[in-house]
Amino acid sequence: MSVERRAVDESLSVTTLPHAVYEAMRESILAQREPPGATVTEKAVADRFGVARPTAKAALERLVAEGLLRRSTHKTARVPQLDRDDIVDLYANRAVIEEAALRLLAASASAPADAIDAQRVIVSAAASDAEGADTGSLARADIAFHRALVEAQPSPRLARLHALLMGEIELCIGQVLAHRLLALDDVIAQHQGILDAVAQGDAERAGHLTRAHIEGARDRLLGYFDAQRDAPPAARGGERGVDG
Amino acid sequence: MSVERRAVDESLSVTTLPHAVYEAMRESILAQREPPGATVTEKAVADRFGVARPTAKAALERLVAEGLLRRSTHKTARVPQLDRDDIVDLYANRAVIEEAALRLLAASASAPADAIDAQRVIVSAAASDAEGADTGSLARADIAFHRALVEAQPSPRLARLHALLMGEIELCIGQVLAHRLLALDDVIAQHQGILDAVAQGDAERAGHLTRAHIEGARDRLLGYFDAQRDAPPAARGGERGVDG
DNA sequence: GCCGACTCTAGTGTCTGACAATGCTGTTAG
DNA sequence: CTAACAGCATTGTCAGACACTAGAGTCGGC
Repeated sequence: MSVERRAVDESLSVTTLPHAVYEAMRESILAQREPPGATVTEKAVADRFGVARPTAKAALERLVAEGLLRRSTHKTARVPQLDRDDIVDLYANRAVIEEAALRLLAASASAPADAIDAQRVIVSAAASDAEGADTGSLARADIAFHRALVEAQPSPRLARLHALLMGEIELCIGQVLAHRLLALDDVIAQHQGILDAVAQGDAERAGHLTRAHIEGARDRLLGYFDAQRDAPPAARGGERGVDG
Repeated sequence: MSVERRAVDESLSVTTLPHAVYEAMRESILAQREPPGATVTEKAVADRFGVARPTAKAALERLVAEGLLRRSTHKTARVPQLDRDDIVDLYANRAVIEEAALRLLAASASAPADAIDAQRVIVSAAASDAEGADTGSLARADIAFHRALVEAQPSPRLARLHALLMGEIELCIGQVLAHRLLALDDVIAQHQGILDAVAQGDAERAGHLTRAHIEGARDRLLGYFDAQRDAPPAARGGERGVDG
């Protein structure tokens, strides 16, 4: 009965149309192609992808459930504009979930291959830093690292809770444009520390390091958020408004 | 911007049809009117409530998202049969979330009125124990207590995560038929302890007591689950297979 | 000149009805 | 007794339609 349990719930069902629309819209929102505050009507989505409105509706509902869109009854969905409180809240929750996940993972005393791969990507990106490795893909690799860790941990429900948060977290990172802000060397060292703790089965340390890592990320994000508030949207042109 | 934030997301929108169907089905499942393992087709739901199939479909999708039903593409939804691992996993996650929530709540140093009310209900039920106060309503009051605490805490996202778990938790309680198993006096004392810690703003103690309380509940549930495994489903006929 | 009620449009909630594609089941042939 | 096959049940998706709600702009009254 538990043999047919699959952690992946959607990877294989690429065949379903609403899911494809959902993924495309999700990507679009996370990439800021839909600016914060923009309205997203069902009809617009339907026309854009050439699907029926119910199909678009289903996709939008999933996005709303995930927090990537907000709407109330009879009102048009909008891309949320996350404020400072949202960032704090998001990262507080993420810290709770991910700390718990890493403790569980450390109990198995083996670091997942996916996470190690993601870490490798970040490391090599840091090496060829000159070329820069577009900021977005770096942020993605970072997210992939964390996701891999959480999904390797034994509780499927915990992974689900984490996934629910990570959508908004990604959106949040995108909106603050903090990709470049990553202090790469620090991040790499912290990731490695977590991997080591996991490999050694030190749940306490893994949990602690994870929380510290997330809180650090939050603070960087907040710092950038506050700086951006002063420097009006003009700063959005130059990617390097703040140097590391 | 945060003025229009509403904790209640569905209480007022009773007007939407899929939501009504969703609630009715949810109730039906939690009350074991749909036995574990039973199939729930879209058409059956549509006919049962006299709505169109897409409406029923939307309701089922919400239930699936919440974990109260399971299905994969092109397969009929089924009421999940939670096993021992599910109980352990569910309560582990619940402990993580609720401990975090209670810590946050304690920071405000004020116990929410709803929780106090729920506690009062349980206390008065314990007083008139003879009549018994049907087991289900007692379990509901207990859930209401916890829900009230979590929803009073400032993070809306944490409340969402908690709500996501509580559906399955309720299902789980229902399936194990552990209502009567509640050691009422202990539960009341533990609840009161949590309320006191919150009122005193002692986050550490509130979190700790909450975790202990949940772990205790889990152990009671597991004990009953294991006992039930030996005593075959015959016990399901009589509601009082095991006396308090 | 300002405020309130009204209309009008856009957008969502919901339904009917239908067809295609897939999974499951019962049956039959080897 | 096993395996392939056919039929049925169920889901995925669509089109088109109507009712209802919310918001914006306009008009009349004060």
